[in-house]
Amino acid sequence: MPDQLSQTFAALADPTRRAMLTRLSAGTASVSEIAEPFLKQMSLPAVTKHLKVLERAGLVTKTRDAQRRLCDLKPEGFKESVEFLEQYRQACEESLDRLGVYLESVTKQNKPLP
Amino acid sequence: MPDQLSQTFAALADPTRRAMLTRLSAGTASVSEIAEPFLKQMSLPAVTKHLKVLERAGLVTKTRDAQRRLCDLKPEGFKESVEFLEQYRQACEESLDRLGVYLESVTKQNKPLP
DNA sequence: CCCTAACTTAACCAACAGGTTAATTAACCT
DNA sequence: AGGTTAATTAACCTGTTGGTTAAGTTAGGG
Repeated sequence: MPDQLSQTFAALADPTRRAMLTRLSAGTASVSEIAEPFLKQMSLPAVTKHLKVLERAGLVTKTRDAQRRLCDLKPEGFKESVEFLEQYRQACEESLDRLGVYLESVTKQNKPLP
Repeated sequence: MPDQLSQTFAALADPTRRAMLTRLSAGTASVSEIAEPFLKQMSLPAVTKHLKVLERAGLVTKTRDAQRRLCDLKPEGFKESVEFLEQYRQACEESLDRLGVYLESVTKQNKPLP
C-alpha cells in the first residue's frame, strides 16, 4: 500500500511513466516538454497525474521556473527497488549453476538433448 | 497494460507478493507453505490469486506434485526489469555494477561465473 | 468407493487507477 | 489591468485489483 517500495514498483508498472523516466534520463524537462510525445494519446491533466505518481514514488522532483515546472530524475529514488532486485542476483546465479551442472552431466554421459 | 515489463513491476508492487518471492528465494515451496504466514491476514484463494499474478509476470513457476503445487522462482523473469533499472545505474552505481557485469557474462556467452 | 487434503474457480464487492472535460491558479507580457 | 501561457485541481466515469465466501476439481489413503 503506502510503503515506499510498493509505490516505486507501482509507478514503474506503466509504460507511459517509464517513457517519461527515459525522457528525463536525457536531462531536465518541463511538464509540457514531457507531455509533448503523449498529447495525441492523452490530455495534459493525465500527464500531470502520471508525474505526480512518479513524484510520490520518489523518482522525480519538480522545481518551479516562472510558469513552468522543471522535472528531474531523483536518483536516490531508484535505490530501494534496485536493492530489492539485487536480492535475486543470487537466485539467478544459483539457477545458472544448476544449469551448468546439468549440461555437464548431459555431455559427460553423451545423452541426446531433450 | 499487458506488456511483460508492466506486468512484472505490477507484480512487484505488492508487499505480500514480494514476501512470497523472498520466501521462494530460500527454496521450493508448496502453495500451503507459502500461504502459511499470511493465513491470519487473508484467505487461501487470495494467496492463489497472488501466486497467479507472480506466475503471469514470469517470476514464478508451478509444477504439480500429487495434490500439491510446488512453486519456484523463475530467475529469467527478473531480467527485463533489472535491465530497465540498469538504465538508471548512475542513480545507484555500486549496487548495479556487479549485476551489470553478471548479466553481460550471461547474455554474451555461457561462461562459468567468477 | 467415499473421504480428506490441497488447491482452484466462480461470483461478488469495495477501493483504487487512469482517463476525461471544465474550472482554477500563477506568472509573465504588453 | 487584461490576456496568454503553463500547469494543477475538481468532479466524474470506467475498468482493474485485492479481498471475500462458497462450490468445484484432483489425487491418495483407508
